[in-house]
Amino acid sequence: MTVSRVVNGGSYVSPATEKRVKAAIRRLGYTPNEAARMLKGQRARMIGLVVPDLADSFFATCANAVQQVAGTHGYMTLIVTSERSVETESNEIAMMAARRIAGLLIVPSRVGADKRLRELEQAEIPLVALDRTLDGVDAGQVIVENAGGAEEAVRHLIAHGHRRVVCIGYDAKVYTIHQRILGYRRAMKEAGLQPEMWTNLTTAETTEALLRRLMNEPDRPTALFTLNNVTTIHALQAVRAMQLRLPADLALIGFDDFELAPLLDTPLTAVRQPALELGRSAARMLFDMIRRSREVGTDAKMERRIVLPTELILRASCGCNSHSS
Amino acid sequence: MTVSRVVNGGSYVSPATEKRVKAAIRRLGYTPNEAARMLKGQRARMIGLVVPDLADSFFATCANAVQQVAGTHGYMTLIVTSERSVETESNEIAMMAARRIAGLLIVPSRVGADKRLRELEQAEIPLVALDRTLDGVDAGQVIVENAGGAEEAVRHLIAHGHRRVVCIGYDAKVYTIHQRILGYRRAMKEAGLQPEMWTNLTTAETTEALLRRLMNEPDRPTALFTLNNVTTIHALQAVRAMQLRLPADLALIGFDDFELAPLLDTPLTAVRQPALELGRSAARMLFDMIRRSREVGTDAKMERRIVLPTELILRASCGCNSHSS
DNA sequence: TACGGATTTGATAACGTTAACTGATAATTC
DNA sequence: GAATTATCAGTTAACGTTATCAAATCCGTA
Repeated sequence: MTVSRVVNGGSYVSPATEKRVKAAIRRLGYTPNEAARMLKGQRARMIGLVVPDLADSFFATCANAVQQVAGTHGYMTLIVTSERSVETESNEIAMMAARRIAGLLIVPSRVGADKRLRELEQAEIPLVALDRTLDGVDAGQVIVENAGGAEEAVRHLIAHGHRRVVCIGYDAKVYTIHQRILGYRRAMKEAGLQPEMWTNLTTAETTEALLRRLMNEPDRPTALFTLNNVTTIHALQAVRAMQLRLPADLALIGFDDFELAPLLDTPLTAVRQPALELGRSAARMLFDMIRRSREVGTDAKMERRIVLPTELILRASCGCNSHSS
Repeated sequence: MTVSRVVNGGSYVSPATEKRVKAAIRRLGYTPNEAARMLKGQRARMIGLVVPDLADSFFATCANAVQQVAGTHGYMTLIVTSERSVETESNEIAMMAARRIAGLLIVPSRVGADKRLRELEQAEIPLVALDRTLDGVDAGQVIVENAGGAEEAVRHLIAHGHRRVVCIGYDAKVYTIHQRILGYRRAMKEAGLQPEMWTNLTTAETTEALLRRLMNEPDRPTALFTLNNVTTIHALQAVRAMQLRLPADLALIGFDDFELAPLLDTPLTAVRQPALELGRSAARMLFDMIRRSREVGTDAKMERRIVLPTELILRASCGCNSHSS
């Protein structure tokens, strides 16, 4: 139909016809059926985004950024939460595959690629791993300097004179946590100190129990490094319950900054990740890959791995600026 | 094809053929093309969700809940942020309409229904307004007791002996804000006090400027009621910058609770909204409407308006429990 | 044995779009 | 003025699924 030409623009339509068609479109309230377009064109103008949890402000910010970029390309984003479950993640990928998404951004629940992801790869759907790495498939990668950021933070604590710096968190199997632990170990080793990690803390209760135990030991820790947002909050809750004073009784640096960190009882020193930039870069990379997979010719190599820097935000909880607390 | 029968179950297929078909499906890595299904069946197995901002934990929680409910129905959720812009919202609704969503959940940017929404209504796509009301279209409604929650909070401040209770926030044109102001006025009037509202505070700077001015007046306010999350945080930042003590210099209650509220300098008293329940109820209502629009017979009236209660969470910033701060 | 019904499989068409082609004119070039 | 090219409108077919219909097979019973 000539209508298609009018809607999609481009080729030879006389101004008169164009006007008539547009009038008809308005009169009838016509909306192109995306399903039919998709059926014809093989791929939907949608991309998928899998994150562990939308309630986590870090991922929410990423999602926002991804959506904005997708919007500028006329694409919609199918956002889905894996709830940190490998099975849920797998099912959701399958549902997205059925909807013939044009590309997938994923914060993988585990390092090894899911079977469904390999199916997507075979179907030549561009893949970008966001925040975490993904092995076993050919995927783009956008991550932050986890190890470096952690190392800088722990070095800072050591520079304040702390000798027993304990590192706590959850799930060392997750790529980001693993990397941060690496950074922690590097900093400790460099200073000739004994690393000490607890990475099985799922709840506020277990976190508090651990801290109570540690703080009752004779040579008790004087500084704490928390490996992720959730653990940081659990630690803060425990610290309040135990009526400890930050940083006098215990210095604290958390990995991942958040909006309210400056407003806490003691403002929190934290390693800030560029969440917005992360989402944006990943989305851009994905659309680059999508474009390339369409145009056959252009095979100039593109950057498939981006590592963004972190920033140590000094506030009071590490021992700096304690006057302004 | 017989394949369709196997995939969708139901009618007459011999066990032998079924086995053969399933084997072939596995062997070939076949996934039903949702686009074609949709083209045939008129509506996609997707619902839409429009929220103002995913970075706001309240909406993020709602989104999470909606997605879970959708998942149990085998539907995916097209989440989109309007960024509080009426125009963006309108475009996004159009894109969703093109994708032939089965239903739409929306936190409307303004009370009057958008033209696109009326188009959806004409296309008989079920609509549910979430958190805010929507006029001019036939839509379900799930909201919280905004007026009642605000009234309870302000009454509480008055009971603490405060006489000049100032109410600040942004955008009285938004339904929720409007309702909360109503509750504030009711409580003030009941106590024979003069209401005093400032609802043009978009940034942390303007908020601080206002507070500085007010606190320099001779009969300065002793209590503050903030109308939304963002303003609450701006107020907290201002309070810190001005080195005021909560609740001694200024008592504060905020509408909308958040995870870190108990961990603030002075733990924040807040009106908690049941975000999870809100999202869940709205999604359930939508799927109810979708089901009904398919089955022609069942026309038993269903509840199209749900109002959920709020809860005043007493912490230290209102003047209660100040010892535990 | 023949007949009605239950069970199973296959064929056909249609959903709305667009790529590729067919014509038909109008405009331009030599 | 003839040949070429640019511009415009319309036709046909195909994307993958499923509703509907048609055909084939099997079973039990009169």
